[in-house]
Amino acid sequence: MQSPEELTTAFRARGLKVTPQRQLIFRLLAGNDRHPSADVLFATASAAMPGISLRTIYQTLTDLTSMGELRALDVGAGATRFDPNIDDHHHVICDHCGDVRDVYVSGVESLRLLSDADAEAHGIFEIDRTQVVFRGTCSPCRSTR
Amino acid sequence: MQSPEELTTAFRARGLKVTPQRQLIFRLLAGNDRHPSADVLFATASAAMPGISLRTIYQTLTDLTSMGELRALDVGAGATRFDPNIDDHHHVICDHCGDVRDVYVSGVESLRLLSDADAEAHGIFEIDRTQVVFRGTCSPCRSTR
DNA sequence: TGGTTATTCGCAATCTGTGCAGATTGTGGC
DNA sequence: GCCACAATCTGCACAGATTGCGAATAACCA
Repeated sequence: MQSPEELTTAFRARGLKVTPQRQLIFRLLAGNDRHPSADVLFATASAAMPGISLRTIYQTLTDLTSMGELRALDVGAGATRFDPNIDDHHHVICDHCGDVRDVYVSGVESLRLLSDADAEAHGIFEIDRTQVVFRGTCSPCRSTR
Repeated sequence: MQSPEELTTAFRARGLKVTPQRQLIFRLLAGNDRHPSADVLFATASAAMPGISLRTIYQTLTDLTSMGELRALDVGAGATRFDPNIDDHHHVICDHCGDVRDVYVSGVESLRLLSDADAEAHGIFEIDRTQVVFRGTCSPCRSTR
């Protein structure tokens, strides 16, 4: 995701307005590697700006995502998580607490499809990107069991 | 997933009953590579057995999943998809229509984490499995645009 | 400064999935 | 084949996440 300042420019360039609510959300997301969900963001945003609406959070997250500034992440735990890191990276997810960490992985280009059916699928589909998800248990969750 | 006959035995062995509803769901899933969601399954099941409850579909899918006979798949499109293929395989997903295809991939063991932070994450997490998801657009969706 | 137009906000509605309870039905033993 | 008991089925209410809508508000450009 670009910096709050750059986003301000980018929004105006698209005819979108830069409101205090949006600026706050920009700031809360900048450099955030916690992969927050809409309601976590709502909670922290509410602390700084009481009265801000959850609807506005969703709206802005959707806008940022469709502008390619955010990546929506479905970790299979109810709420969608948002990732301001749009580098080519992957994720490690704790199946117990839902913690998500960014990881950079080598060897992704070397992945090969095996069967004929796979080759066919590869031909039928136009692949945009490859996501790798490592699932497991984080240390804190392991110790509390 | 095991065959409907094997599942019948497996259920009884666990003290679970084999009802007509369950048998129907076993049959609808056996060899099914469409990765159906609960409500798609409900629709097809209803055709064969009018009056069957969506609740029963969910119940049985949950049971099969916790028995390890099904894999729950979150493709980021609202509903959970269920995969009776429990081999070590991966998926190609069409971002437009949500179509999911199974693919067998080589090179997964060769994936390496790059940065220090990644190595740390690897150390902190106990990784159970690695999922690879290829996202893109299927041929039908490409032609209708 | 003023007008136009995007935003915000709150609420209702949708969608997916689960909890509950009463009626029903498999199953194993006789 | 029949019984008793526990597991199931079903319908409904409910919870959580997200979106649609419309009136009031506020940003932005001239």
